[in-house]
Amino acid sequence: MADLAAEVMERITTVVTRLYPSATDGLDTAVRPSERADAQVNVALGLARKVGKSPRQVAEEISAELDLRGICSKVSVAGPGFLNLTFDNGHLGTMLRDIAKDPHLGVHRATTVETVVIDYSAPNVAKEMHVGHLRSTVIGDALVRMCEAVGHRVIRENHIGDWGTPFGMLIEHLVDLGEVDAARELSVGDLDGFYKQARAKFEAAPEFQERARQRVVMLQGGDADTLRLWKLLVAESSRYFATVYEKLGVKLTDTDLRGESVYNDLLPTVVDRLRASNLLVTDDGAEVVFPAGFTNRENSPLPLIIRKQDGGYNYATTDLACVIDRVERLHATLMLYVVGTPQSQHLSMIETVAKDAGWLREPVRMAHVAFGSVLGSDRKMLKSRTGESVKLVELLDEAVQRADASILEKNPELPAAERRNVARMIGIGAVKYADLSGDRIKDYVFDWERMLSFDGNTAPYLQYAHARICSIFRRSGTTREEARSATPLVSHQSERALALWILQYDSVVWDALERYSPHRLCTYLYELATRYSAFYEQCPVLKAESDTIRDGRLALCDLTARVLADGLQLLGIDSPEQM
RNA sequence: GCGUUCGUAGCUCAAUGGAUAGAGCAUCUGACUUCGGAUCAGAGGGUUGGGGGUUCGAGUCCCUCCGAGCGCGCCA
Repeated sequence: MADLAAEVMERITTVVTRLYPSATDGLDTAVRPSERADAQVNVALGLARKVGKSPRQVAEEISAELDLRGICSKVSVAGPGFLNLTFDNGHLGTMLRDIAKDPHLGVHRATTVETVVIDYSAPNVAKEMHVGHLRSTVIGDALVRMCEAVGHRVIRENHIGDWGTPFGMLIEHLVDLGEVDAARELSVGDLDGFYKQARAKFEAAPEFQERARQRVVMLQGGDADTLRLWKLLVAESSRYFATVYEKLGVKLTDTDLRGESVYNDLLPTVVDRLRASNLLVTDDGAEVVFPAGFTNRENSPLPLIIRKQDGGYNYATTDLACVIDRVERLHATLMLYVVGTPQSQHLSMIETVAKDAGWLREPVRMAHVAFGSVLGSDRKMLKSRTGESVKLVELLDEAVQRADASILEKNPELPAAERRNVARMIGIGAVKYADLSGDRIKDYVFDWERMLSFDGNTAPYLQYAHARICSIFRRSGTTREEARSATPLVSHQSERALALWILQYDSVVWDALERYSPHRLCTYLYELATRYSAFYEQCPVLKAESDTIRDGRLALCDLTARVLADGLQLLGIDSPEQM
C-alpha cells in the first residue's frame, strides 16, 4: 500500500495545512491497515487538542475538504474521529498491474545506499556446529538478503573462532594423531570427537598440558611449522563449515570467513590508540578501559579488559579491532552483530568504548541484532538425549528426512528424485521459518511437529499455497508472464482483501528490515497465504464467469505466487512448484 | 546485589500509542461430482503477571512490586 499511502498522506497534509496552518507539527498522517475499512487515518485525533475542537469535528472538516477521487471510492468518519478509507477498485487494479511489471514487486530501493557489514554465524575452528549457531546463521542470512534486496552494499563477515589458548591443545592432538590421520578425521566432519579427545588429554595428562602451553607460545610467536599445522586445522574446519552452509542454504562462503586471527596485527594498534586518547588505565596489572555506565557486583566501575596481566589480548580487543577495520578499511556505515542476547552487555561496552575513542561516529552506527535461545520441550536449552548440544547437521538431516516421509505419505506420485529435492526445500525451510517467524528477542521452543505442519504459520503452509498457484498455471494454458499484462478487476470481497495485502509488500519488507525483524515478513506472508486461500475458495479462476475475470484472477494468482516466493527467498527459503 | 530481556487464550505465538487484543494447535460444528481437502467456513476459550502514572486513547511508554531467563574483571 506504499504508493497508495504516500499519495493519500500527501493530500491529507495539504488539506490539514490549509485548514489548520498553526498546528502542522508532528502530524500523524500515517495510513494504517484497518479492520473496519481498507485503511484508516488518525490525524484528527492528535490534531483536536491543538485546534481546540473535538476529534470528530476535525475529522469531519478534513473529510469535507479532502479530495481523493481516483484513489478512494469512499471516505467516512467513524468512532472518535477516524477517517476510514475505501480504495477505488479500478485504482487497486491499476496499482496491481503496475507492480506486476516491477521485478521487485513494488519494493522501493534504498534512497541512501548503506555499506552494511553483517557479522553472523561465527562457529569455532575444530568444533562442531550445533544448534547454538542456527539462529545467528539463519537470521544473519535473512538480513543479508533483505539488505541486498533494497540495494544496500552488503559485506558478510563470518567471525570464526580460530585463535586463542585452545589451539595449543588442538595442534598437539593433531601432532599426536599424525597429520594425515588427523586431516582424515576432520574431513569426515567429526569435529566434536577431535575436540573432545584433545580436551580429555589436556585434562588428564600434565605432560600434554605442558606441550599445549608451549605450543600456544609458539603459535603466538609465529613459529612456521606451528602456523602450518594451525592452518591445516583452519582449512579442514572451513571445508566442513562450507558443507554445513551448503546444506543449510545460506549465502556464506569461504570468502566471508574472517577469523579472529585476522586482527592480530591490529591489536597493538588498539592499545596504542586507546592510550593516546587517555582511555587506557592500568588496573590490577591489566590494561583496561572503564566505559561510563557499567558496574560490577560490587557496584564499582566495570572494566573492558584490553590487555591481560600476562600481556595477552582477549576478545574485547579483537572486537574493537573489528570496529576499526570495518569503519576505516571497509567504510561500513552500518554494522550488524547477529549475536545472542547474553552478549548484549559486552557489545554495549564495545560500542561505548568505540565511540569514546572516536572510531564510531555518526552517521556510522552499530546495532546488536540480539536473539533468544532455542529451547527443548522442557523449556530449557535444547540438548540431545545424551545431554550434549545437538549437532546442526544431524538436526538438518532429520528435518529433510521428516519432510521426505511426509511428502511420500501425502503425494506418493511424486518421482523419488523430485521428492528428495522438494524434501530438502521443505525440511530446511521449516527449520529456518520456525527460527525466523517469532520475535527474535524471545526464546522459542523447537518442535518438529509444529514446524513441519501444513497448517498454521509454517513454511510448508506457505510453500503449499505457492505450489497450488503453480498448479493452476500448469492447467491454465497461459504462462505466468502472459498473465501479468492483465489488470485485475478487484471486485469480489476476497479479491479486494488479497489485493490490498499484496500492495503492502513494499512497506512490510522495509518495516522488517528497519527493525531487523524477519518475523514481521513471516507474519505478512502467512496472512497473504491465508487471504489467497480464501480467494481460492470463493473465486474460481479457470472456471471464472468471463475471460476478463479469469485473466484478472490469473494476474492476481501470479502476483501472489511471486510475492510468496520473493518473500520466502528473502528469508532464505525456497518455493517448490510441486510438493 | 546491580544490569538486562521476557511475562498475552489450555499450548505455541502475533499485535508502527489507535476502535470490540488477533492467529495456529487442541476441542466442538459444518463443507468433498469442486482450479491440489496437504484445504476452507464457523463456535467456544482473555482482568494482556499485580498495582500506580502519562495520554483524547496503553498489551505497547514511565514508576513500582511479583515471577522466569541471561549477564556481571583477566575464556570467547
